Amino acid sequence: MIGALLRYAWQGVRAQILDGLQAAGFTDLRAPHLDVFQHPGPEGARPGDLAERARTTKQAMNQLLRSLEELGYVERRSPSAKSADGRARAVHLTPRGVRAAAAIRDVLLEIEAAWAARLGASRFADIKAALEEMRGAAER
Amino acid sequence: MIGALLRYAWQGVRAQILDGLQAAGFTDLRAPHLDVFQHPGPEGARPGDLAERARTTKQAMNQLLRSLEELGYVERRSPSAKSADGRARAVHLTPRGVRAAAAIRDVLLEIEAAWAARLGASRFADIKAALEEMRGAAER
DNA sequence: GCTGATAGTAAACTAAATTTACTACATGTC
DNA sequence: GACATGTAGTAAATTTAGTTTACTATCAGC
Repeated sequence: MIGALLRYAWQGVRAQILDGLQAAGFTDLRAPHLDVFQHPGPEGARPGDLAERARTTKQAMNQLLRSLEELGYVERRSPSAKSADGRARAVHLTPRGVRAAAAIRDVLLEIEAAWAARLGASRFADIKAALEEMRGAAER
Repeated sequence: MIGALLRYAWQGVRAQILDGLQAAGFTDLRAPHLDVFQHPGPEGARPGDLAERARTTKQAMNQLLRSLEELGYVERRSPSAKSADGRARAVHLTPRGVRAAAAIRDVLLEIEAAWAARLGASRFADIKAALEEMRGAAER
């Protein structure tokens, strides 16, 4: 069943990311925080957009951002005077946040390498293309 | 990035399962409950094994089972006299639980059909084989 | 029949998501 | 330019979920 396979694969990836963060010293990050670091990361994005990206509510995202702000990973800046929308507060990564994002990227690159080594580059590329195609189809 | 693709795909599958359950009238089931119905389902299994399958703790699984028991989806039976282990209480689906499991299976079959239609049978089969291979590799 | 380990359970606590509700700003209408 | 309506962001209160801690019953080895 494709459901079980996708579940297993994703849970494995998530567990590896969390382990990698732990190993790199980011011991205060927990699973829900990963929603914020989701590609392409929160830098410059608005809370509402991050919420949509993570398929959660603005309120839940707001709590995550507050938590990450207290832990020193992100900050929310008031809209600049020349900004188009005076309501929009952009999220920015702190230096610590940038390092955490890099640690996540490192783990993902390792995982990609492991899959490519195991499946072969072309087969791996085909899987990614297929998943991408299904994502496109889902968004219609 | 394979991480983002797997996350997106799995979250989509999970959302479709929950929608399908809602539509079929199982409105009291929530996302965590799906861990229990995970392939091959809880019928006859022991709580500890279900916990391991869902990669969670025995305690968390116990709470899920209690919740599902209160909602009338499963029941936990005392070990029979002839059972090998007097500590082991097996989980069993009620008729309602069986119907819910069938509803989940229906959604999954629909999803499989949609993927196969979109990607072609052989390409879809190849993806499943690859994911299966990675699962095998992860369990070493 | 002790001893240490395992299966199951649950209360208490902590973490996370949802519901509800509010403020500030934006946009369109008259 | 005043007013109505909608949107972005925020947060308290509540509900839901998971972890920590701790207990009982059974088992397996000696």
